[in-house]
Amino acid sequence: MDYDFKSIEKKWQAYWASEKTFKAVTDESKPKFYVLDMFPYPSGAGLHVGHPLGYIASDIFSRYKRLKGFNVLHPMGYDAFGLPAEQYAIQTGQHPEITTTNNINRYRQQLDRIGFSFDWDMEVRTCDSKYYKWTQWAFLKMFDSWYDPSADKARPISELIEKFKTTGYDGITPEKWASATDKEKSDILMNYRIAYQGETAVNWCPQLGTVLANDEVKEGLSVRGGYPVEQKKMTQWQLRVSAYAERLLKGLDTIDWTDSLKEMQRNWIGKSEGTEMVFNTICGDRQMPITIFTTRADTVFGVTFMVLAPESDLVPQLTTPEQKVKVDEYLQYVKKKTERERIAETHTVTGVFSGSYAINPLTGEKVPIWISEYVLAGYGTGAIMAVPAHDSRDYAFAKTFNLPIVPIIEGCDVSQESFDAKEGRMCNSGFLNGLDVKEAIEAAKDYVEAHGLGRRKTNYRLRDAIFSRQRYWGEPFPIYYKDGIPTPIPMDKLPLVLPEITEFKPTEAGEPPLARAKDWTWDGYPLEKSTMPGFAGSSAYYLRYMDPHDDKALVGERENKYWRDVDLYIGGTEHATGHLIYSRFWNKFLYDLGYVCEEEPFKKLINQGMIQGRSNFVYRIVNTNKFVSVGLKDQYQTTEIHVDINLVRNDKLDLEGFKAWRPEFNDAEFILENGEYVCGWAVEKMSKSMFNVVNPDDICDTYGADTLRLYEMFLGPLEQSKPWDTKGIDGVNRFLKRFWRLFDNLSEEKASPEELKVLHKLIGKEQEDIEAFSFNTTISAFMIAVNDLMALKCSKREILEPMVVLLSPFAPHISEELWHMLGHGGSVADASFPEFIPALAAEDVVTYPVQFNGKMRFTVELPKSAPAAEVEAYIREYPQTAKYVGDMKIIKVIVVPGKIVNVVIK
RNA sequence: GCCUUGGUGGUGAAAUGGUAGACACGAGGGACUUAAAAUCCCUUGGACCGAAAGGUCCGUGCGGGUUCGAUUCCCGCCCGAGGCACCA
Repeated sequence: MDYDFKSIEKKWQAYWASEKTFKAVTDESKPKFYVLDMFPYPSGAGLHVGHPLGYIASDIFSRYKRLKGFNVLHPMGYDAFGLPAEQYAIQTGQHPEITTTNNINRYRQQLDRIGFSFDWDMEVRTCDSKYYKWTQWAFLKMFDSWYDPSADKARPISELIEKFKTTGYDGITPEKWASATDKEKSDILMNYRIAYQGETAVNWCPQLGTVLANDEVKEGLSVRGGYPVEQKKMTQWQLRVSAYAERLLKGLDTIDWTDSLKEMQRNWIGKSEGTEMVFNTICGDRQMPITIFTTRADTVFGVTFMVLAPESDLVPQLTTPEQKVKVDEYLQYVKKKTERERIAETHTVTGVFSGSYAINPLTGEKVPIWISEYVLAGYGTGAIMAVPAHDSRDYAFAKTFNLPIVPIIEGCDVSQESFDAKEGRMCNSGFLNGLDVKEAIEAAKDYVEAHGLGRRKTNYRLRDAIFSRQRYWGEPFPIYYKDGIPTPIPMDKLPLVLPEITEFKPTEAGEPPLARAKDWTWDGYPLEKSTMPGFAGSSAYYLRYMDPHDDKALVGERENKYWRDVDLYIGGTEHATGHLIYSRFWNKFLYDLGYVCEEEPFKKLINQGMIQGRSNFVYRIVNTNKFVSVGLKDQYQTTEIHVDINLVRNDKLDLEGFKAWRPEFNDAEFILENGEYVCGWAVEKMSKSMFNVVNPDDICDTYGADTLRLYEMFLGPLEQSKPWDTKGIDGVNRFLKRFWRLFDNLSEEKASPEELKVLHKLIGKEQEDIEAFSFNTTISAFMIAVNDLMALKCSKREILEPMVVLLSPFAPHISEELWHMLGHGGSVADASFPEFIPALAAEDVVTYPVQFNGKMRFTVELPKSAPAAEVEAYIREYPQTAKYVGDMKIIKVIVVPGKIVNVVIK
């Protein structure tokens, strides 16, 4: 009987759906296991073959854990708010909700065909008001909380107000608080709220008409759309992520993520321990201190000038009247530049002298204060001390403007370039002379603190997340403005539903699209017109999956106590500094307030690699309609043309199909190699324009879902990026057919030890490999086992039955069918993982303890046929071995049948 | 520039410091077949010796080191991928 995957897959997918085979129920009697995929944004293009890679891996693991007796939560949903749907709406007038729903339906169809074991009853959609009610709820909780540095956690803002009223706090005395107006009180509290409104330099994208977060901008261009982004000061909602910088950093040590990903987050958080130091200044006849931040307090004797960021508040105060014209000119020049230009011109040095001087607090020396764009306003204090001898940026600046360069580490030649020394001996440095750099840093810090010149200070690069977007298709803020004071709407009135509008552009006045909504007010007061960014909805979705239908809480206490955190999270590395930081922050916040019971949301995280496209080319001879096979193309002058990969199989072109592809190729002629047209190829991004998109539906049509699943895993290690290449797909398909055929002559005979060994070797290997996420080698092991069984002509139930269970995580459809054929009712998902008997799996060797010299004891592994005497003889025969015998503890002799090949010493 | 990765046949790739290249693709040869498809069997890192059985040498980016033994560990280079980048 043939392996008819089409009817098999249809049958079992319908069965799983109707029986709710993969339903996850909170059940304290069983151990839990939570497997999560990063939910997709449902784009109009549908799924390509790269998307399911991670889903297949997580599905295998889920099914495996289920067989191991775990209660598995494996949900799926959609990150459905977002820019593409809105942009499409602006162009076509089609409401984003309609396109989003259509796209979701298409995604669902495609996902279903692959045979995932998702519990669809747990589905969430971020654009569903029942879902975003809880996004808004979390926002209000953040609005209603402050970060208490003494407790190092978030607390209700009411506690802070109480402090203001009674004891006073942070410079706000009870008197001051009592006399403040409502507006002033609101302004004071904004400085403490976790979700707050504040003016800040933002990434403004004029083309998109919205602000963007730092992780949504790359090289001065928006990640979505690639439009230029400029810096602009605006009042925006923000999340005080920076308050959590240290905990976000420390938490990394407690979770099982890849080193590279942790490193990315560490860099993004950017902790740097240094010193804040005060320099006095002389500006005309006024004096004013400026504070700088440095990690190299030891280099203070090498300071020859100071630099301010152009945006620094100190600039106007320190500019002397004589320099004012020049400084203003420079500020204008800097302001005009876009972020992109600033980045592109990284190596051109610009700046202007302020006219003022600073006094080096250690030497009393007078050094000029300059203004330059190479100093950033947003980091440290926006002012630096420049040590040109030992910092390449300061060096370039000093060279350009002819400022002195004083080396303070012995033996540096600074005539050509700076010497960014991290070690060496100090010189020209007063009391630091003779010290090593590392000692000097500490000594300088101590000195500065002891003499009241500054203090130790830790800076983080991580900035607060800008949380408003001037867009329509997102969560509305549950905030209205009562007499200009931002006021939350009552919790029990959530959700605040996104209003209907018909045009999705910003208004002519430049207001966000929500300004077009009719009656966008609350109690007669205007509601906030911005919406929340994409990461709002994705920051707590893993919690909602635990209890998605609860309308009393984001997640019920019982459900949260049971499911706790995500045991395995699989997704792309592109979210390293976005979603994965925000989620951790969001979760820590909820943890502080006691709403969730784990501080870190994702225990283990695996980054699946990307699947790139493999494009094919044909070569047209210039000025003809003749195409030459790749091996012969160098004999002609040719143009390379992308050809639709659906017309190519194993790099051989389907000539008739090609002629029919496009009218201009109708009368194409070909120069063949060995009777075939061989195409060239290249690895490129999978995209429509390169005709290299592979739709999983097509693979399911030709080979079946199980082949697709096996093949994507067989392609190579999960974490690695790799091109999609259908070349090898026949191999796994053949394997499934072979496995199927073993059942043709199913026998009830008792299995031989040899046959049992094949099985148990496989069980051992499967277990080990799946736990290590090495799915490609698992499949290899399966192929070997099946080949072995074929060689043994074994079709015994005793062997095949457990093998069906073993295969079921990888190829669930065929497994279910065979399970059924073996006479079982129900689903193989209810079976349990076969028990492993190590004795049966062991290699065909015996271990002999061998006495040697009457003292030492060696373990020797040999085939049953090899006598121990042979080993002893070997050891005596080889002096190099004998020589080491004296200090060895164990010797392991590895033996190939009949022949000793190596001696292992430990 | 900094950080993180990776570099093994024609291709995708395997190898707790212990027979490098498992498994699969492709290629070549063969069986079955009127033929094709499907299926099955053999060969397949390179160079050499041998009529054959079989054997020898070289081989995991390059150069060193540790080790009885290195794809694996250490040091220094080269190349690729990803991230960060005037962060003081």
